[in-house]
Amino acid sequence: MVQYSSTHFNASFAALADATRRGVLEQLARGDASISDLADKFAMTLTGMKKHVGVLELAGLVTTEKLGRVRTCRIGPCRLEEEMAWIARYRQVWDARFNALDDVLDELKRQEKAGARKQGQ
Amino acid sequence: MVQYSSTHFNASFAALADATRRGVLEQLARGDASISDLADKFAMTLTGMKKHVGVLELAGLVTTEKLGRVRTCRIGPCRLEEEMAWIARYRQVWDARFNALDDVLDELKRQEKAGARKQGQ
DNA sequence: GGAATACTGAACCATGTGGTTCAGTATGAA
DNA sequence: TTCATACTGAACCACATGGTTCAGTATTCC
Repeated sequence: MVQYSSTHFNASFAALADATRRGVLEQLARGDASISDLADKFAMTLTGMKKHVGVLELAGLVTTEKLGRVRTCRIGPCRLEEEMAWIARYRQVWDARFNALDDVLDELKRQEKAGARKQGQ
Repeated sequence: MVQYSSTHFNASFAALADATRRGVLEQLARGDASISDLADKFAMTLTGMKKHVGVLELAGLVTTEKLGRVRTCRIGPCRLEEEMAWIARYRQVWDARFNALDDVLDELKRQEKAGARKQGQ
């Protein structure tokens, strides 16, 4: 099994586990923005928004650059491919398990029917 | 834009943001297990594991059923399709934005080359 | 019935999170 | 030079999280 750095997963999933941060990502996907822009858009103090951006930056989902007084935020290098892959693999096993369960239930039903036939004779 | 229940996203991403819980999911995808089984496998107290299972259960990723003394955990109804969809959509916009950036850079390069030719004359 | 097993719940602890305020510093504009 | 803007950092707050221990309760086994 491929072993990803678990802390990387922790950071990116934790970053996504907050509605404000998902909103910031969606916003930045539409275009760069300063901390002030974002703080304004999400009705929050500058300091509060800076913390969110910090979390996103640590997760690699956002990069920032300061020019003059303003720090511009843009979407970062992390494209969540490993996270997608993890979920996809999980879903695959999920499906396999539930198809197997279906087979078991079908088999039970078949046996039940056979039993009923025998009983009816 | 489709509006998912934000709390649902919060719960499932937060559930995935912990290595132990991802491990439990992988374990349960391979087969049902009791709380004791899991606590043992992940070297943790029963109480600690019960809390993790509780988080996964709230997120819909696990269901449990108590028969006699033992509570059996199995993978639950949440297949993370909306989470996958969110990430997929984000990646799409990400790609679009970076392709656009590439175009801009290409255009700049072309202009630069043209400028150099002019300068060379 | 008595002992072992499997869980449950309350309480506690250290640390993290999501926010704030307040007091800076650095930069840009007039 | 002075003032407004944009950020930064420290300190604080309430609450959540990831774990523990300890004291139950309910079941199962002998």
